[in-house]
Amino acid sequence: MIIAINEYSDVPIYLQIRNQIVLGISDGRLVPGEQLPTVRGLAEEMGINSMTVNKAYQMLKQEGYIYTDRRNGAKVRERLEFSNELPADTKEMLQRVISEAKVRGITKEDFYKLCEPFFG
Amino acid sequence: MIIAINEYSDVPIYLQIRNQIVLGISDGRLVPGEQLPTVRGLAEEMGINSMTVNKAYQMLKQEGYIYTDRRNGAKVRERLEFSNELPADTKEMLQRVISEAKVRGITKEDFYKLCEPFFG
DNA sequence: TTGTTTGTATTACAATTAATATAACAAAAG
DNA sequence: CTTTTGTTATATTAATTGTAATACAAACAA
Repeated sequence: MIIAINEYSDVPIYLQIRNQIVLGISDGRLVPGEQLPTVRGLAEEMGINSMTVNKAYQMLKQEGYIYTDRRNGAKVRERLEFSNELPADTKEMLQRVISEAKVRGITKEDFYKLCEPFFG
Repeated sequence: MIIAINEYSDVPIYLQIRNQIVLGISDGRLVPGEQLPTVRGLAEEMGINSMTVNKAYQMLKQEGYIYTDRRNGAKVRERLEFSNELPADTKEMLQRVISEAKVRGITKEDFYKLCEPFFG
């Protein structure tokens, strides 16, 4: 899976990496058990420091998305065990997005249409 | 309108203020033309520095949500003139929220149910 | 064994950002 | 003139971000 970072974004690089991997898992581009690039490999490929990649992997590991093994690198977890509730901060993010939509006169129906492509 | 900030949040205070005011406008708790608290007044009320409030107001003004007058303080704009498109970064945020939902096994229908209360 | 690759930990550094503190300025109203 | 308003400016502290340079332990290969 290609991980592209936007160097002009105000989202920190390590978070961009983390978000893209979660995105990859959510849409099936990364399957359970799949091998992820090594921290050094990805860092070199992206032209960034390996500690930045490490930070992203640490976060993903802590959240339960991946596991790591000293010799085998990082892999997507076979069983993602999440409650089927959104985390509080994600819910806040959703509220914020909807408020931005409403203030622009976007109706509920139009908003759902905007969501469609992301459910694919 | 009551503006409550979460000091433990990793969202900067000035952004929390900005987001809550947009939220207030979007759900009608703040109506066009309504007088906002003064920068110094709100700062004192919240126990923060007035420059932090000023930063939030600057952002809201720049985005077209409010206007300011040296003597009259800040007010919600009468006409909010937005394109009815979501900004690119808001769309990205929506994609991220949906990816977090999908990975938790939340279906599209369940997701829409989560959205309902925010449209109220 | 020896060498290599893996994630990990540590320390240090520069740059940026967030928030505060303080002060001053300009405009409008009384 | 005084007060209140937003605004501007400067400085400081603290935290965050990304980099850099090592070093370590574990696992595998030769």
